[in-house]
Formats: sequence, structure tokens, C-alpha cells
Amino acid sequence: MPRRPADAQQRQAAPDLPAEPTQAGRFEQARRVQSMALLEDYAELIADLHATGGEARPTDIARRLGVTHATAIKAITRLKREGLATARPYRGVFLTEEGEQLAARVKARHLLVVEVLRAIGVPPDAAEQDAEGIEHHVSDITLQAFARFLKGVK
Amino acid sequence: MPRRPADAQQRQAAPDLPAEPTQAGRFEQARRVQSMALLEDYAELIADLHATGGEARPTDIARRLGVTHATAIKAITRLKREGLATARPYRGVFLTEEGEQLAARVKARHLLVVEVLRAIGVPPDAAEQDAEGIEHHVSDITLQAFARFLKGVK
DNA sequence: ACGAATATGATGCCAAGGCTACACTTTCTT
DNA sequence: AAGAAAGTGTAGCCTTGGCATCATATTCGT
Ligand SMILES: [Mn+2]
Ligand SMILES: [Mn+2]
Ligand SMILES: [Mn+2]
Ligand SMILES: [Mn+2]
Repeated sequence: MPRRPADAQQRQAAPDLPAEPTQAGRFEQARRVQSMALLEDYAELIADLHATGGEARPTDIARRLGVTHATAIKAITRLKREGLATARPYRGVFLTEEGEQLAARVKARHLLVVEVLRAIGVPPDAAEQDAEGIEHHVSDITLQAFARFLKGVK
Repeated sequence: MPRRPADAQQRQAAPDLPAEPTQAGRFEQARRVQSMALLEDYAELIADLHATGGEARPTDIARRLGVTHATAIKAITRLKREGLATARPYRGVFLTEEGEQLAARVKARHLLVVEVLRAIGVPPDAAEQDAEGIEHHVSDITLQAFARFLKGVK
């Protein structure tokens, strides 16, 4: 029989995706979210480069992200694999329709997160810095609450 | 000469740690922060297990985190390597003084983040869920702003 | 006391995301 | 029209953090 007596808590954890309110479920969801973070930042950045300069070259992307171009190219490979981007060799990276939609959502979320931090009293630099990581963990529900909060403050 | 004309922006990026207000600097800092996230969650959890049950066994830790025990043991190895924990084979994991301090800071930050989300109007479940990822990206400066904000609301 | 059940630890595998180094392509300048 | 400079792509290496599997250690029930 078992090895430790008073706590045989053997939950089964169905093949869920939604979130599950247990502690393990929260950590699992946090890991899922984290695995999207890099894709989100790339999509947002590529859209931004297209919106401003017109092109999204691996070297531009790499410089803006603070990584080497080799690293950027590998990430771009993943973006392509996930159906978020295409690339013409030596001619830059382009977002698919799905990639564009992701970028738009991510950009709006990023801005909203910064706004909320500022509204709470976080100094501008810290707000910009922390938002870069925080944004990825803000769920739709939370985002809606943020929007309501800002309406009230404004 | 170069290949693209109007944007030869070749900053050097000294061996900084502080943060650097450039976009690349923000991404770099976000990556540094992320590399601490797992250690923080383990430290917080081990402290919690000690506070309640008395022991922090690899299997307990694994179950609470939603990973296999093999994964937990590997992470514990890293905690030991970083001087945050010790372990007596088959007898559980223990935080060092430094580990205890980290755990205490992380726990306080976690609670404060949840409180702020709640105060903003985020539903309890979403607040708990999102805080698990957000917490790691909340800097000291931001945390202070959170504390001030809560004082004002209360 | 002993066997079964469970926990623990070690290994090996994998993908993600960093890096450096090197080869190749494109573009710019002369 | 070259040649130089910069960008691009590929390959190989590393660490982190997942997993499954297997062997070993501990504990519990009888
Ligand atoms: Mn980001
Ligand atoms: Mn962003
Ligand atoms: Mn956490
Ligand atoms: Mn936490």
C-alpha cells in the first residue's frame, strides 16, 4: 500500500484544456500560455515592422528583439510551421491572415496592459518593461475587466 | 557598404544588467525574468508544503505543479545548484536561507498581484489563474505602485 | 517479518530557444 | 563590372524543462 497516510488526493485530471481551478491546473495553463508568448511577440513585431518600414527582415526582427539573426530565423521557422507566417527567401517575412489577427489582438492587449499599469500608478518605464512579460498572461476575462476599469478611471 | 539604406542603427548594448529602455532591452529583461519563474514557483511551493504538511517530497511537489516526479526532481537539482535548496535522499527537500527569503518575497508578491487584480474587477478564478504567470514579471517598482494603489482603494 | 504498494532517483528522449561559425546571396560603391 | 559590405541561411552546440521507463528504496498491511 501507499507510503504516506493522511492525504491520498488522487485526482485524475481529464484531458482538459479550459483551465481547471486546481493548483496544478493553474500551473499547466500558465505553461500553455508561456509557450505562446514568443509567437505573440514575433507576430506583434512583424506587423509593426510592416506597418512602419514596410519590410520585416530577419535582421530587423533580431535587432528589435535583442537576439541573433540565427535565433530569429529559427523562430520564424516555427511561425511558419504554426501557420502564422510565410517567408520568401532573402525577401522578408509575411504574416498570414491568422498571423495578422494574432498580431492585432496582441497589440491591443499590450497597449491595454500598459494603460492599466499606468492608471494604477506604475512609472512609465516600469510599465513598459513589465508589460512585455505580463501581457502574455492576461486572459480575455481579465482583459475585459481591465477595459472596464479604464472606463471608470477615465 | 550596407545593404539597406535609411536605417543603419548600430547600437552596441554594453554588458548591462539594469534593464535598458530600448525595445531590445525590454525583451532581454523579460527573458531574464522568465528564467527565474520556475525557481520562484518551486520555492514558493516548497515553503508552502513545509508550512502546512511539514514535508516537501518530490511527488507532492510534482502533483501540485502538474508535472511528473521526474520533472520535479530535475528542477530540484537546479534549485540545489543555485543554492536555493538542499535535499536528503528519500527524505524530502529543504530551502536554504536564501531559498526561504525568495519564497517569502514570491509569496507576498503573489498575494499582492491577486489582490490588485481583484481590486480592478477581475473575477476570482481568472485572478488566481492569471496571477500565476503575471507575478513573475512584476518588478519591485511596480509592486510598490500596486501596494500604494491598494491602500488607496481600501 | 515479509510482500505489495508506493515513492524516489537515474537515464534517455524530445522540443524550444538561445548561441557561434561558416557559406552563400544580395546590394551598394566605385 | 567588380569587389566590398551587409544580410541570409544552415549547421552544430548548449541549457531548460517537459516526458516515459526502469531500477531501487521505503513504508504499510497483514
Ligand atoms: Mn511580450
Ligand atoms: Mn508586446
Ligand atoms: Mn507563478
Ligand atoms: Mn505563485
